[in-house]
Amino acid sequence: MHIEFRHLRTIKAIHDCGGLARAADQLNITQSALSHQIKGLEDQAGIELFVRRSKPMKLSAAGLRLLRLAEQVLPQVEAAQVEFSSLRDGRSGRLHIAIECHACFEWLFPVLETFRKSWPDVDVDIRPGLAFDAMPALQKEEVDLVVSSDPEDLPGVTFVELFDYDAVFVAAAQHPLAGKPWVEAADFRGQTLITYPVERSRLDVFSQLLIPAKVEPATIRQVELTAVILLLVASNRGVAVLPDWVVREVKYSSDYVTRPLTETGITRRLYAAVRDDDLEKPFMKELIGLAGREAKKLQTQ
Amino acid sequence: MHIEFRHLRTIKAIHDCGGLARAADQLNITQSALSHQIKGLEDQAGIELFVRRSKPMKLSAAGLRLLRLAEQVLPQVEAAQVEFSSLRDGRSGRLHIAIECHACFEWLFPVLETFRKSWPDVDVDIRPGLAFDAMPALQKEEVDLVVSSDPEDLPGVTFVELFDYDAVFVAAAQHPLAGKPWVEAADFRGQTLITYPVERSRLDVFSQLLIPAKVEPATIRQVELTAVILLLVASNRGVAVLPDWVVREVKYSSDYVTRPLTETGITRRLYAAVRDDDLEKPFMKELIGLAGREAKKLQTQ
DNA sequence: CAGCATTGTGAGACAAACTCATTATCTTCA
DNA sequence: TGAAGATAATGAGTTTGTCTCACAATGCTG
Repeated sequence: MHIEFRHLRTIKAIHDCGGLARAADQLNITQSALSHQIKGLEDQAGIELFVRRSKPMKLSAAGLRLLRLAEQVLPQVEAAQVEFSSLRDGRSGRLHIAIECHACFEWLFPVLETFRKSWPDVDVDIRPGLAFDAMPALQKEEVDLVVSSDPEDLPGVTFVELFDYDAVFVAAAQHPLAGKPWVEAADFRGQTLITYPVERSRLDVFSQLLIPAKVEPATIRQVELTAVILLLVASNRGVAVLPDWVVREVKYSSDYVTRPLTETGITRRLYAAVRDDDLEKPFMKELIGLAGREAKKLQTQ
Repeated sequence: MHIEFRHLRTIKAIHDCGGLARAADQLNITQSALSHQIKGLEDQAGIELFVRRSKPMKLSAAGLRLLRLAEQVLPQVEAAQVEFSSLRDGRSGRLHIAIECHACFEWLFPVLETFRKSWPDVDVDIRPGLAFDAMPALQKEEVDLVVSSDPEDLPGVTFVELFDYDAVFVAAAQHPLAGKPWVEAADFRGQTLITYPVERSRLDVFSQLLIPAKVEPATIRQVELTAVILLLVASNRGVAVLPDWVVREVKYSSDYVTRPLTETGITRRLYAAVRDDDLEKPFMKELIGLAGREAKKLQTQ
């Protein structure tokens, strides 16, 4: 029995209109077509769908079952189609974000909280990009936005500037280096450095300072959570380098001090890497705008 | 956007099999056909359903929505088809019964109680045939079985014998006629006769006895419920004529007496009128069998 | 970079569904 | 009851769309 949507619409129309001719009219089709259609269905199903003993023909038991199916299924299809149109014109969509930078949670989370209120139909997710290579994933549409501070020249991908931040040295108030107005690469010699558990090339301290200066700290301790890093630093178990938006939040505490890295400070820029075809989507624009504003709010707090 | 079941099956197959070629295989269709099919759908929908940047192609957001639709709708369709096959081979069906004879409730109800246990998928209903003409309704498939004691020769309709019954005179024990061994038409003169509220031609007392004898009772009181008729008779507010299966149930009570009508008794035969094409359906045969047995049980109680 | 696996494309075959014209059947109302 | 009007069925012929076949293009893997 080969049911098609056409059949369901036909059954429903005939039932609603009470007759072939009117139903045909409603469906913009000839009465003949409907007659053929039903006959075909009845033939291959081996059941009568209608009772023809009376003239405006009436649904039989089987016909009623088919009508029930139609009234169940057709609305579901329409609902899906509505969602498709909202996908098409960008009221809904998918926004899976990969963050290479571990500390980005801190500003991204409040951003997404705001975002999801204005765009309830957008499917939002964050995938902490610890292990995998984010840019290929972006190109393969496994994720839709990558937060990165290393723009590359990739076909089909645009890097949109989000905001600048400073990489800041953090130490316990009683730490010897707390006495210096700024901290240099050489100061890390003999220190215990606390970092996120990612490869060195993706940590600002190493890529921007220690690797160029060829300095190796005494110990490196890898810690997953930002809050724990700060806790350890406060207990003077090591020093750390974190983005400014993270340490602003805790700078009221007297347990820490923050110092610039080098006399001039190390400033970096964060980008949102987005596929070109997503760039114009309204929710994408909105998110990128929100990100810039939210981060600046955190930094000037 | 013109979705067809074919598309839903395709999406599901591609997702399940992980690839066009394997899906094509499962659907007994060429890979090319699937490719065309999807392209066609994407073109007219204006959305990409798949991400082709990687090789075994992957569902996009829109594709996932379509998959959800497929997984929602396809099982519903299959369920309907299962029901169709059970309608086709007579495991389920509709059995709406019209009873012209008012007292038939008494034996029909227990019959249906038994019946619905063996045929849970048959849609059973009783329509007390007070007002409408049952035989045309049977022909128009508004009902499927008519219980009647007046067989006619109608095209497409067969009258199956159910059982015989006697029309029995009932009166209060202290009623004068209770003294007679049997009751004749003339005895009704001057009596209050209690009947169901239907036209005379459909009441055995009239059609079989009083009309031929041209006897008119003093009063006729019409009462809907069998139990009430018996109550009134017991209180000596009138006399009645009822089928034997009704009075058997109460004959233990000393408040009533029952007497045959005429010396030889008036015996009638009940039939089930059924459309010829329903006659062979298993549940119909079963019901007719049950009816005969149940009625005899009541009569010999 | 070669070879395999996977997907896309174009032309033509074929089947299915529609339209048009007409007939058959039922309903209704005078 | 019988004719007019409404409703459904049928048959032939056209159109539409989907499939297959053969091959091109592209991505993946070692």
